[in-house]
Formats: sequence, structure tokens, C-alpha cells
Amino acid sequence: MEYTSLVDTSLDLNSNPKHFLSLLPKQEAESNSFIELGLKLSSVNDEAAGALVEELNRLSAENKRLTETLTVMCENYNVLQKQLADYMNQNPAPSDSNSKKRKLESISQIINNERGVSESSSSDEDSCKKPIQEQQHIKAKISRVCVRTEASDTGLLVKDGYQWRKYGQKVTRDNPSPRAYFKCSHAPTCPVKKKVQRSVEDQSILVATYEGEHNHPNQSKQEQASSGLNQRSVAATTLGSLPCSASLGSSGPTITLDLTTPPKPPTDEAKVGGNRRIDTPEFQKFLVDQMASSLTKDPSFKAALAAAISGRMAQQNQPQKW
DNA sequence: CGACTTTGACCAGCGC
DNA sequence: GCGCTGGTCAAAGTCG
Repeated sequence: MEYTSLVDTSLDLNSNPKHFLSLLPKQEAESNSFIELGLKLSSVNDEAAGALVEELNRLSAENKRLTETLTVMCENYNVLQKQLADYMNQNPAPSDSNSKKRKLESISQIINNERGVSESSSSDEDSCKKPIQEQQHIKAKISRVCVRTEASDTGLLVKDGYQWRKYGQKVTRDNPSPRAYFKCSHAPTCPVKKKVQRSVEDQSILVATYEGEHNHPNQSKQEQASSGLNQRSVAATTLGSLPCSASLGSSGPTITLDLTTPPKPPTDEAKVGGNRRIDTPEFQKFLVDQMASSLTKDPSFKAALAAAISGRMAQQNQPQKW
């Protein structure tokens, strides 16, 4: 079982447009830009387009670097898991069957820790740990999300679009920061629970552990969709409202890495309040960052772009009209 | 006044 | 069996 084979570490569809341009005939690729990939940005002036391309190139480079980092982490994970499997073989667990809840938790925590900090895991990730879980049954879907917050932000709030009701707080032994316990309060029957605690290594990172699956739609998305916003703008507005860099993977089946930390606008003034200086180059760059970040996270955008590209490639075989 | 948060008490699992 | 620990409950407090 290769962990790396289960994780798509590439986001090159959105962050490496050159890769797809290379799939096209050379002359076409040379004349093509991201604008011509169906994004209809023709109304944007050349300067803005150049900035966008430059930004995409920058994101591409960053993505590549982070992908390499993740690959190394995955390799380390595989090595550790192999060692763990060897250890388990040499020291078979006693057959007392009372599911060792805490033992399992500590094992998975070790594994998670070895896999890096800013990583969210999901049920698919759990399949990577099958040798362990085949021995120990896990009923609830457990996922972990790491969220970087402002250093000054001392709260334990992770904005993920759901409504949570805090029902407890504890100081745990292995971490001086208190752990907060939340239940999903949107639907009374929703069994999802969430634990939020600051990372031991980096106090600015909130580690949220989700247990279970929501049996209702995400409220914020629902509301915004019903108010006429499409998902892409929802993502943009959500990200824009977040004071942090978030890796959300609570409900999706895939591991989600936030490879582009949403940059803060150059001034708070540009970000909040009615005195918004939206015409400043800094704020426009911020918006570009936000949009690029949103687009890279949007699966539907990926699908649409893939469809556009494949459609475009299909057109290659026919007389070109554009 | 209802919803939410806080916080001490309680309970169950686990190791010794 | 006992103590430690994590998780949950529920009454009291807070807020809009």
C-alpha cells in the first residue's frame, strides 16, 4: 500500500497551465494564453492579464515546491508505516478485544503527526492505515483539519461553514492549550462532533478533528447559493472572510492541501470597513490572489476547465475558427 | 427570552 | 482497585 499512490499531490491543472499548453500543438501553445482557455478575460487589459499569468506562474512554482515537500513527507510516512507494521508483527497485540480506543487514537495521531502539520486527512486517508484498522474497527468517519490563524487570535473557532455548539473544554495532558468540544448544531440529528485544539509545535495552528459525517448540507453554502451566488464566488467570499489560511477537508473524500496561503491585503483599511480602497494595485493583487486561490480549490472549475481543454483539443482536428 | 458559552462535576476507559 | 485522563453533561452565566 503506497500512500503516495493514493494522494493526488498535483494541482497542475490549475496552477501549471503551461503543462496543458504543452499538450496543444506548439504553434497554438505559443499563441495561447490562459485567457484563451475559455475564461473570457478578453475584457481585461493586457496589464492585468500579464499580472494574472505572472501570478499563476508564481503559484505554479510554489505548488511544485510544496508538492515535492509533500512527496517527501509521504515517503517518510510509508517508511514509518512499514516500521510500525514490522513492529506489530514482532509484537502482536494482546488479544484482549476491548477496543483500545485511546491506543488507536495515539497511533493514528503519531501517524498524522508524521505526515505533516498543514495537512487535512479524510476517510480516504484512513484506507492508508488499513492494516491497523482491520484490527480495530472505526465506525465514525474521522478527519483532521489544520488551520493557521493569526498569532493574536486566541479563540478556538474554525470557520468551516457549519454551525457548531460548544459543549465542553478540557486541558489535555499532552498539550497546554485547552481542547474545545463542539457538536453540529445546525441539525439536531447531525452526529458530527469536532474537537479543536492548538498545535503544540505552532500555537498559531488550530487542529480541528471531525468525527462523523454531516447529514445535512453546509449551511453557509446553502444560503449563499440560494442568494444567487455561484460556488466560485462563494469560495472567494468565504476565503476573503477568513482571517486565516485554512485546509478544509472535513467532508470531501480527498485530501485537500492549501498550497496558497491567502495573502493579507496590504492594509487593514483595504480589507475591512466601508473605507475600502478597492482601486489600489495592492487590493487588486489581493483579489487576484483570492480568486486564483479559490479557482485552484474548486473541483467544478477543474472539471469545467478540463472539459474546455478537451473540447479545445477536439477542435484541433477540425478547421480552426478561433 | 432564546441561543450560546463557560466550567465544574461526573463517567468510562485504560494503565499500573 | 485506584488513579489518571479524555469525553460528556448540565447548571449557571452571557449576549444580542
